[in-house]
Amino acid sequence: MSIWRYDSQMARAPTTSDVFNAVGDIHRRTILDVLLSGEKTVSAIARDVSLPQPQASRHLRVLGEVGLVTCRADGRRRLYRLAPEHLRPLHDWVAKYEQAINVRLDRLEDYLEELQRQGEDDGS
Amino acid sequence: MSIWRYDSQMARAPTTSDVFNAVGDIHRRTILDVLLSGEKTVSAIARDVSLPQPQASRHLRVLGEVGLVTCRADGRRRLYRLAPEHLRPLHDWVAKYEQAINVRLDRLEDYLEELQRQGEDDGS
DNA sequence: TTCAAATATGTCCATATGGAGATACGATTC
DNA sequence: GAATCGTATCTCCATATGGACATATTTGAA
Repeated sequence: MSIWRYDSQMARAPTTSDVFNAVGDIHRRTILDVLLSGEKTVSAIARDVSLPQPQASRHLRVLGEVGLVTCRADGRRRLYRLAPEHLRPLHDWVAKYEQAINVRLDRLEDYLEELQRQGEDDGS
Repeated sequence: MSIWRYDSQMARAPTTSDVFNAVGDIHRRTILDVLLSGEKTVSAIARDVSLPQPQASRHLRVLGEVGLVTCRADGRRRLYRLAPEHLRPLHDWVAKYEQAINVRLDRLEDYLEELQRQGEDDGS
């Protein structure tokens, strides 16, 4: 599966192990959302997501470790940029359920149609 | 945002708070995958994902709390079924990045085309 | 009624987590 | 070189987590 050891006593997979864990945190998701509008400075990000700078940095590190952001140095600033391609595992996983969702919606439509038909048939 | 209290000392949002956290665990994802083929018994699920029954039950409870599965009693068995509609928040969130992904891919194509053109121009 | 099957729940434990805040570090400006 | 800005890192802490396993609970069967 991946590199890190899986001791049977390990409480859970480290956050940095995959994209799923990385986006499990609301703040990290918000950071990604903020980066949708383009490259941003750590302090800008911290401000935008209302987080103290050290925490923003830490979350950015986690995001970087799973490849969701890249970092570029500009003088003493670091510019972080979205790397959305790495959301693909998440995208692909969810995609498997698209059909299931649609089937379900189809069934709902069938059900509603049937209800309507019944209503027409016996006028109760 | 939601109901549960957010004490500043709270380590993180409870797993049961949203779908993102719920699917952060590999076993829960596997359980959902297994349920893609239809309604299943707890013991069947436990067997399919190679998990002791109590753990399977606990993960199923988490999945149930965020609405991703529903449960139906049949004698002493419980039949769990996928409720994929509740993946929608996840789906929608990822969808926001589709465009970003595509833009990025477009740029890559542009870049590759440009490389090719340059290669044709100066035959180095 | 007693037993067994299917499932849920509770406890214990090692560990990962995120928040807070102090501080180290590298680059810039004076 | 010294002060300063922008970031990263480190420590401390409360808490959530998942694994393991014992046990309670519910229900069907003998």
